[in-house]
Amino acid sequence: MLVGMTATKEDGRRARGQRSREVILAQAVALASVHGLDGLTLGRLAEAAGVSKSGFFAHWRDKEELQLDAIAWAHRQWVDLIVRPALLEPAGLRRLLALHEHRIRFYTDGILPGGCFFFAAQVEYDDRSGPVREAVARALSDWLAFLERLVAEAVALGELPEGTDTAQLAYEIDALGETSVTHARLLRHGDDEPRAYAMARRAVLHRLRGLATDPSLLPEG
Amino acid sequence: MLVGMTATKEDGRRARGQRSREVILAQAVALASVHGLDGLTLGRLAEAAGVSKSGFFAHWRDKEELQLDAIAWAHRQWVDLIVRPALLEPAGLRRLLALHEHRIRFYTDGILPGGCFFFAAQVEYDDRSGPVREAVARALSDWLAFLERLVAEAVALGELPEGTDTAQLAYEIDALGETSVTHARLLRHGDDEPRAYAMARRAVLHRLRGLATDPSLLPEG
DNA sequence: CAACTTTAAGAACGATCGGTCGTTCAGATA
DNA sequence: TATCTGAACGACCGATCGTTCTTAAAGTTG
Repeated sequence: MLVGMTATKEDGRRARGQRSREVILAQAVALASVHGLDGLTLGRLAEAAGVSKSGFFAHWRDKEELQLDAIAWAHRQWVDLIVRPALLEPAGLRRLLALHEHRIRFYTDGILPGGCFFFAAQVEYDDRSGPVREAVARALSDWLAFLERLVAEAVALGELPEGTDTAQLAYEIDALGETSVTHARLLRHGDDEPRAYAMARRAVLHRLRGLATDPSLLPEG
Repeated sequence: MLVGMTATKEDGRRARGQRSREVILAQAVALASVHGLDGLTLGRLAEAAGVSKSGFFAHWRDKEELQLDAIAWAHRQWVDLIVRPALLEPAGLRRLLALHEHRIRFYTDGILPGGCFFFAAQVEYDDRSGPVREAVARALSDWLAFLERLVAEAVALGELPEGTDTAQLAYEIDALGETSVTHARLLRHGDDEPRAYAMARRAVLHRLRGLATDPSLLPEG
């Protein structure tokens, strides 16, 4: 066999395995966004993914390994649909606002049936211990650090005043976005778009306009 | 027997029942703040409360009835430790800030081992249906309505400008307080008081000072 | 082709889930 | 005193939990 040529030779077995692995993970993240990472059940997952409960163990040693992989999968989804699109905007306030908007969009579009995977996981694991908790904590920590970096960039560009407390502003933006999921879902009135999402959008927009050295960079509220 | 006199005649049986009912409910709320209302298990609850699993059914028909009672119990606790103390402050901005401060205090004091019962319940039940979900939704709705009323009072007193969006401000205050629990618990550094609580406090204080017609009503940040 | 590995299913495991059963015992009532 | 009631228990139920074992087919490799 010629080594080094067409390294991507088809492997029917492995390809099939990879495909069902992907299906299971996507379903796991969707189910976990509803029932939580712990409330996620292998029986339900197997049924939703169309595989047997035992066939699952061909891919993961145990439930915990699946949970860790689900976190990684959800993280990639978050980066793809929220972080990366925001990076298309010019650095500074506009990018910061775009990040927040893409996040809210992620919720209103109903990408995940439970709203937000990470939010559910954070609340579920904030008072436990073990590898899953550490992974969830790292995801939150990374997200906040990223938010803070965007804030710092806006300061460096002169769009926010020198001396702005970057961690504080990052916390506020995250808090105002995070809470909207639960409020929107618990307080629906009829079929109209829940008010919580609009309030989350306005809160951050007004906050940034209030701080901006040049508010005209941002749309009017 | 003299009818109408000392109607509260002691019944040792019922008194005993009432006492263990109280013990079980307190434990249920504590456990649910950690594991969630659904993750709450009758076995764990029985062990924590020092009763048998079956003896539990002398007081509640099923788990759902207990969950509903636990919500009512947690609501009373919330009113006692957060709402009522805040009402001791003069109406307006100071009362509004006091409410927020008492809430954060509730968290930092570690009243519940899981931080916040309602927060956990909201995230857990925002995408389900049934009586428990409705009770959780009503609790959130009442809380937001109360916050909004305090804001409206501040407006009526002239401490906030006419035309203030009361629902919007109520949402922001709640969001900034709510998120602190999870962040604090997931991002602890060593033994020092988590920074999330301080940020939640400062966020609301600065927000209110920024809006106030007379900022000197509030402490400096 | 033979030998081996990977994917997947079926059956079954012990543990635990929420819940029922019959019973016991203390205390109230007649 | 005799009877009744509410609290609490231990034993046990079917269902489901996460997990293991065995088996079989499909695909890869020597």
